[in-house]
Amino acid sequence: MTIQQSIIKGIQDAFQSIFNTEIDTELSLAPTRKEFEGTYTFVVFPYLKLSKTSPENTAKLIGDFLVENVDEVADFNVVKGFLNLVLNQQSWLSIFSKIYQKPNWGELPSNGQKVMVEYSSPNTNKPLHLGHLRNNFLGYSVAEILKANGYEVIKANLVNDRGIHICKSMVAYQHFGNGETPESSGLKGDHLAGKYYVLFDKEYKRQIDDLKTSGQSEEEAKKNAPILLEAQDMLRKWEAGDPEVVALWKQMNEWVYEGFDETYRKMGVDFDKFYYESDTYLLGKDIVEEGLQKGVFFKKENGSVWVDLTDEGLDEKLVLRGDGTSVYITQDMGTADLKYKDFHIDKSVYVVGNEQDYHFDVLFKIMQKLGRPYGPGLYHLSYGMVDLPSGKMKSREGTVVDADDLIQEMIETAERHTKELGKIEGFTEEQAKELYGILGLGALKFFLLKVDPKKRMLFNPQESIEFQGFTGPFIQYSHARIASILRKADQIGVDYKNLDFSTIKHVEDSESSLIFLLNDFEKKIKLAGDEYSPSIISQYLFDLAKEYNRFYADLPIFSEENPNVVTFRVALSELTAKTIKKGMSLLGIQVPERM
RNA sequence: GGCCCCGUAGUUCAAUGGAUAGAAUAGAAGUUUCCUAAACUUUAGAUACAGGUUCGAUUCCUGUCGGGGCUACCA
Repeated sequence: MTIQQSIIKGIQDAFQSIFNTEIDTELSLAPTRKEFEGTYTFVVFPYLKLSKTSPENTAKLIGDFLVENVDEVADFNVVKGFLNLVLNQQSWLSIFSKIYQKPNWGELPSNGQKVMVEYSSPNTNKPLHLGHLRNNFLGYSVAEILKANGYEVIKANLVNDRGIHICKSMVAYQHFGNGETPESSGLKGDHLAGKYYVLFDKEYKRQIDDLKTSGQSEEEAKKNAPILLEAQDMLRKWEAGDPEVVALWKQMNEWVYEGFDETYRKMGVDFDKFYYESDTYLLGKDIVEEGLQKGVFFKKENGSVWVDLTDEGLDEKLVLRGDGTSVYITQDMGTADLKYKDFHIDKSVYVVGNEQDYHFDVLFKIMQKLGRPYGPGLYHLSYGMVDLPSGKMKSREGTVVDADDLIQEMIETAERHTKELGKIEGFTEEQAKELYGILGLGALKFFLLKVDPKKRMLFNPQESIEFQGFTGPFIQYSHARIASILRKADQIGVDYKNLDFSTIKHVEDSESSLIFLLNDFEKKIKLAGDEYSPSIISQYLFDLAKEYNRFYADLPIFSEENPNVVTFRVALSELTAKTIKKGMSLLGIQVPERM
């Protein structure tokens, strides 16, 4: 039984014995606010009807009972209706000994469930940008968090490798490419494809202007521009399997994949399973048939098939065109089934921007109506857009922040910063390089993961490269500090792994605060998993690092006279380092031993 | 027009319906004979507006104002 549980039981007993009533609702304890004495706070207001006395008196009676009957409670104070409970010294040590010796710290036991996390899902016509970074970091982190929560996780990437937008790059390449390759141009493959996507748009706009001067309306011009017609024609040829078009498509996609691989490697994300839309885009038609038979879908006069979701507060939604061709949601239905067929997953998480909220709402409701076993486990991890101080990012207007550029810039900033601080004494060239990578990427990832995923966020380039305050490097620094302590402890032979807790007689405030936080770690992992929110981990790690730095400034470690206290403080440091390292790994961030 | 999300210190972010709304940055003032000052300490500063529900509202409800998104037989 944890201390919280025994206190809660004590409160239930108190109501029983003092007020002669049962409490049937779930009791909960809040952490006591910093400015009051105590660790846990019980709010009595909701229970006044049971106690039939004033809030102060209720709290006092319960407090007296707890001090009397619950070993862990040493003292209490009452502020209005808030009962603040003070734990005794021994409790802190028993909490710490329990978590210090716990195997698999930060790993909850298996729950026997399988979950797929689909993320990244890029288009193969242009390189990755800042928005993709948020997606990739989120997806990777949520996958790691779910693993720590005891799920078996499959990371999936559904590559959008076909469609009119891909044909646009291809058409432009045919016109202007002159046989250029990544080798000949020195461009990364994805950047090469992106270059032609931009060229297409330029040419398209030029043609629209031409057509307008020759008398067409804007609308007509947009439809009739020859280069657009070419792209549409190319899509038809691709679908018909035209060898020349397919060869070009394969060639360009090959280049793009090489580019993406490099970027993924730099980002530190990976996948267990790739799906390609070129394989899945025809899926789902049989589900349309099934839906018609089950009466979930209905046919209109022109042959188009719809689902009526008005009873769910949504509209009627098209699932198959009149000419029998698919729409986006048709293949999404098919892909959902495919994922289940491949892995028999219990849950399926889609990491996709919030502009597709409506789409996924519809998709999930359809799969539920069709009675899919995995229906209730479908979840759209809908994240907000990343804004720049200059406003929204738009590829066509050149206001995107390129992922490769940004990563490079972060690493260079880390290098500059580290050198300025003169912190690379004793590092080899290679070690220094590794450190810059860890710091630069850590700063970037933490910046994008510290905010609640659901919320729109602002990316301020100035602030993202800050290494102070609520940042990745701050936490990394705290880890490096502890690592240094542990090196010294090993050197002088402090046997902290076999700490005898009975030798410790007193726990300082900054020690108990630290123990309190450490004890929260697995609860936070659980919460982050339930909420699909890495930001809960980020906030927690920041608090922990902050608390450790306070402890570090407050109390001496090695110059402490009592050797048992030295051992205790080193052990406390070790568990903090372990927690930071594990926690950061859930965010996909590495921590250095020295910095 | 309809539907969905969001409005918190100068700025970027927190706060299962709970106490005097927390941090970080930027501002002001300090801390290095001592384990890494990328640190620590002190200080000033905010819930868009108007109602309602509640012992208690940043949180729930209604309205107003402001920002964003979705609303294609596109993907």
